[in-house]
Amino acid sequence: MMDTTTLSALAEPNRLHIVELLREGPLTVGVIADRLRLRQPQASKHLRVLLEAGIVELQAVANRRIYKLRPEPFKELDDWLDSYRRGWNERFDDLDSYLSELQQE
Amino acid sequence: MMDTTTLSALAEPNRLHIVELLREGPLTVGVIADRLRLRQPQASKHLRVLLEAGIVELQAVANRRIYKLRPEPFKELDDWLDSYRRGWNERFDDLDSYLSELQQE
DNA sequence: AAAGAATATTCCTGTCAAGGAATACTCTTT
DNA sequence: AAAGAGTATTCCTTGACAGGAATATTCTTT
Repeated sequence: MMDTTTLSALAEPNRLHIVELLREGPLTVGVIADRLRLRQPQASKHLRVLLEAGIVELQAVANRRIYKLRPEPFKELDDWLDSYRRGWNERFDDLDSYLSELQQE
Repeated sequence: MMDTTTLSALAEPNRLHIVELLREGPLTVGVIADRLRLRQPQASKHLRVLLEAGIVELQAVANRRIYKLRPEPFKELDDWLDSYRRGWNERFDDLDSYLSELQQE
């Protein structure tokens, strides 16, 4: 089953923004905060959540922390979606057959 | 950008369970509640959230409400992931070049 | 019409997560 | 050594959300 920590980490708008920003490459906390108009502490906090969810990893360079995306959680999401790709073409609903089942009670 | 209502709807474990259950076909509220060992009211509440997020749709048959998955949100998720598929093969990190940028300040 | 089944809604309570403000920590520069 | 830049952490307050219990609503059966 899909891991809900990944989902809830991404469900927060600011964190989703961070992820979208990092899609273009690794960035420093300060830069992230600037670009998204966040105060630095909030940026750090959100990054911490993303870090603990494994969505992001960090590399320390002197004073700065450079954050970048990790591919794994996205692959997981992708794999999870796989079990739905089948269904969404042939329609999820096999409604008619379910209605028949109901009749038989 | 990805819609966070989809993500937060799926981020709740019981709701994710419901979605996984519905993957196999449409189901009645009572059945969902039974299978997931939820009390009926909580099942209804979670289904309401999924409904408002457009993850699920419902068809009334007499007394019962049959819920089934809608493909759209999953497609959206899939499309969104697309912008990451590129990156996660070539590595997200173009770390070296970013480090060079930092030098130039 | 009354009783019962299936589902939705309301009210209450407790928990948790997010933002603000202040501060601590670490590394660099002078 | 002192000052400053970059980042993390803590404390506080507030709002959102999930579960429990009770009740309302709608349809069916007798």
